[in-house]
Amino acid sequence: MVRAKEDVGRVLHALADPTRRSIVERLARGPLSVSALAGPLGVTLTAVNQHLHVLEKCRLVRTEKTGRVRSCRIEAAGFGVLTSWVDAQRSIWEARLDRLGDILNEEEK
Amino acid sequence: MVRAKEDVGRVLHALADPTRRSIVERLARGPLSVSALAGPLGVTLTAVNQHLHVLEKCRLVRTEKTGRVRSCRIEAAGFGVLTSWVDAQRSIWEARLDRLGDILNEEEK
DNA sequence: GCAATACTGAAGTGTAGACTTCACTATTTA
DNA sequence: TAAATAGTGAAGTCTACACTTCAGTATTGC
Repeated sequence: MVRAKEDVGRVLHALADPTRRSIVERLARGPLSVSALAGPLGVTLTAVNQHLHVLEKCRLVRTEKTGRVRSCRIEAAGFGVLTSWVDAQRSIWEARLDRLGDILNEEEK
Repeated sequence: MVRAKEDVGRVLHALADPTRRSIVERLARGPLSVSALAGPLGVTLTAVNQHLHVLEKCRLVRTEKTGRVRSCRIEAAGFGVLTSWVDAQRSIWEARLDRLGDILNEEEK
């Protein structure tokens, strides 16, 4: 995946906003329409729409319009980008700690 | 963990910034001083300091001052908060998909 | 001790982006 | 077909925050 670098940034930026995170958390429970999402959030439909655009762009959410209702559901791809990045960082620093351990063991001999 | 909710927000906000993400990525490779971090970033020492405060507060980075040098290293805790949240969301929506599968199987009978 | 180094803190600037209003289109229902 | 519903788009406001400058302090080396 060539775009990984920008993708992580997008996903993190998307999830950094509490309103968007709340949208994601509610969609994890099941699909919802735009108005259903807006209700408990205490923001306008327009605001929700803007958030949905952001969430769609980084593939945390997928939406589909049927008639006049847009149905929103969670998407796995965005989360995958995020966990890949975290795992990558972890393995880099764990590898380093391993090498450090090896060196210390060497010296014990 | 009582503070989990605010914690995730903090961690995501911290990592959403490209400069801070770059700091984290470099520290995964090994500990660095504040000036060593600042060099390649093309920002002032002050800016790096401010970023370090943010990263320390959400436990993505730990720092320790020895003499006049502050040494910065990565910390696991912040990442743990992040992956816990992601895993929680995933299990919520996967549980739902399972139930959905059950219902569909029921109907097939 | 004096200069250089390494960082720290306060205060100001500029911009991204979260939100609003308002005017609008498309679909459904009575 | 008229009214209600569901969402869309453009444009403006307001605030958070990433960054700067500048004026320090503490440590180290000569």
